[in-house]
Amino acid sequence: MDFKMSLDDHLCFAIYSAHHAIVRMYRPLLDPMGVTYPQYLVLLALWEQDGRRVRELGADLFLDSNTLTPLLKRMQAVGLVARRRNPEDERSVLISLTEKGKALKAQAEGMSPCVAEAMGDDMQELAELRDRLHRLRARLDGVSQKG
Amino acid sequence: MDFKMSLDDHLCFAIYSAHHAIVRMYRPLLDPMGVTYPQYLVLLALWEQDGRRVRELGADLFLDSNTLTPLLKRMQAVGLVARRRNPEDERSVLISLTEKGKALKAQAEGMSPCVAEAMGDDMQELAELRDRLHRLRARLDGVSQKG
DNA sequence: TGCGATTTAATCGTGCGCGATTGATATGAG
DNA sequence: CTCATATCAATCGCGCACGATTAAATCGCA
Repeated sequence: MDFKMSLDDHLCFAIYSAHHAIVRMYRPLLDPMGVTYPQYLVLLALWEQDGRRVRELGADLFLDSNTLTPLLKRMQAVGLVARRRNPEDERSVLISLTEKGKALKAQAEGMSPCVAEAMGDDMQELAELRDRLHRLRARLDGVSQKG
Repeated sequence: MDFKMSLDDHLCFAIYSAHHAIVRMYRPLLDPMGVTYPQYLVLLALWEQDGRRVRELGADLFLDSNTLTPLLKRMQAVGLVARRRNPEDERSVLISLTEKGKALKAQAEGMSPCVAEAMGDDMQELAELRDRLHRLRARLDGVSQKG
């Protein structure tokens, strides 16, 4: 029955448009911090665990070095992270937060009321949505590996 | 308590990563058709209603002319759509499907088994996820949305 | 040990998204 | 009719994503 399906009927478009709505919602909150939305996600990963290799960061974020290397260089240029070769394996590069990068965490936590206000206060609903999305992503990742 | 939240705990990251997983899943299906994922969404909108102004297309897709104009020009360059000034209002541009663009619809419908295979066969679950995402997007946009 | 295979980050080109701006056309108040 | 305002597409610059490739370091195995 696909020939009768409208744009809004497609799950792929629901995800697409929700993603962009999220990015638009975060922009005015992140602009004063001087970071973009993908950079904010990198910070979330680093606040959780600092001093990781690019490869490990990429595994968490589902991104490759072709995306992360330029992004991390921009974050380095504004003093949020440091990049140095791993002395124990010169192939890899270790990414660590600067003091400025660490300090942004407190400021980012100040966004929470705004984010909650925008997304709604039904935590049960939001957590369920999150879990359903993670399950879908996991399924899609599993399929694409098999080809 | 946000200071203990990991990347995976964030709904925004669940949407972000699911979005990219969807794009990656569609890529090998769309490549043979010669269209990108955003171009496929434009085609979905045009298959539903042809001969629209850029502004109207953008309203459906939540995109502005700064994104759509170059994208539509690329689609025109490969013969998928036609672009012409609206004779009744020279400010606007009408976008219409070419025969080639219309013909792709049948080919796109052939993707359905692959998409269903990738996303799973629980249509109830997928429809519910879609609706939850539309509700979230509508809330984030601050706009009342149809059901 | 030697040397090909593997791992890792970086580089390059293309196509989105989008804030900001521009220019052309239409509209509306006076 | 005039001129300010509004609307619409187009343009520009920047930052992602990512396929493809490159270069360097490490590993594995005969």
